[in-house]
Amino acid sequence: MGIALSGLFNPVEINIESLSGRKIAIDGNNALYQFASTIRQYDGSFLMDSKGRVTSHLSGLFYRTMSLLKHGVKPCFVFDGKPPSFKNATIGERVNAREKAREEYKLALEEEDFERAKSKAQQSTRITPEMFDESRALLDYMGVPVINAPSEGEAQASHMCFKGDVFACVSQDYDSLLFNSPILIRNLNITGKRKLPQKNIYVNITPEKIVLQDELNRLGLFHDQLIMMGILVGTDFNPKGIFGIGPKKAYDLVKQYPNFDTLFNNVKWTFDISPKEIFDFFKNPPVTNDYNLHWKQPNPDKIFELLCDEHNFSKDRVENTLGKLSQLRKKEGQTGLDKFF
DNA sequence: GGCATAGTCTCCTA
DNA sequence: GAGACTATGCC
Repeated sequence: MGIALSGLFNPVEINIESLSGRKIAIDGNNALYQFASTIRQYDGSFLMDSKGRVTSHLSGLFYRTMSLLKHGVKPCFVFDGKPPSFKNATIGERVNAREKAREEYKLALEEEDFERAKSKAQQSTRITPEMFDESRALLDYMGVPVINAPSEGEAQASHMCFKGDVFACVSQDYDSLLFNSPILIRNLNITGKRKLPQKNIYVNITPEKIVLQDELNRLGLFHDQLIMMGILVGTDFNPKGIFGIGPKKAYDLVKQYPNFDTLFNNVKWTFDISPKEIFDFFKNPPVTNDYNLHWKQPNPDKIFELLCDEHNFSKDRVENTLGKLSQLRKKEGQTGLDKFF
């Protein structure tokens, strides 16, 4: 998933408070995948309702989104539409990798190796259409805009950020920088502490911001060269990239051959799709201007219905979370400045 | 005691 | 992943 350019950028640490009042576009597929793979029990099994339906993603989505709202952040969620046909190979590979992980998960469970079981279960995570639908519904009940992208969600979010309709794109992947998003925010979590697997070490994960133009200036690159680098190291459309080329070699190559044709005449291209086709997709992906960024008050009745009645969430906990937000908004309303809406 | 912070447990089922 | 909860340390 995504583009292996992690070492290339110099992220700037930020805190949630600095995002207060800002509109941000969250990569919905990325967020749901994170929640569904992370929120598990000790042996790797999901949280589930009385009918055995997965609820992990709803828990993560509800509590994090509510927390963002409490911090005055205005999130919208962008979901993937129909992937381009040339992504099929990648999608097929992912299906296979998940299947393999699922078999290894079962085996680890039989051997009662719960640590391994959990890790394999997380690798086998799949988001079903029902999980997507319920997530969209929950967001709608929370008064948060949902945007369904015509194609790649990151392309749509980047388009919205480029237009200035949102302050930043939020994702763990770097794709939006190739789609020309001016700002990418990673690690947008609320609680910082994270336990490293297998070890008794806690690390502090803080949100970070990558400003595209600052990075291009620092690296002395044009945006086209960044896309070329991405294609060299591998994108969702040519997974794993060219053998033997990582970020370092890719950087040297685009510096040596800033011209697209010259560059790709000098590397060993083994994919069915041409590099130009990938390049053109990042430059000009299908996006839409048909979206509404309008935030509403949460609808507690619908939220209780979905989370508590339908999926057995604790009513006390959900009520408490909703109550804290409405108290906060009441207080802000009393100051005479209702800046949220 | 009160308060803050660090680390642990639970969330989700009949 | 997030919030509730418990343990610990400091005044």
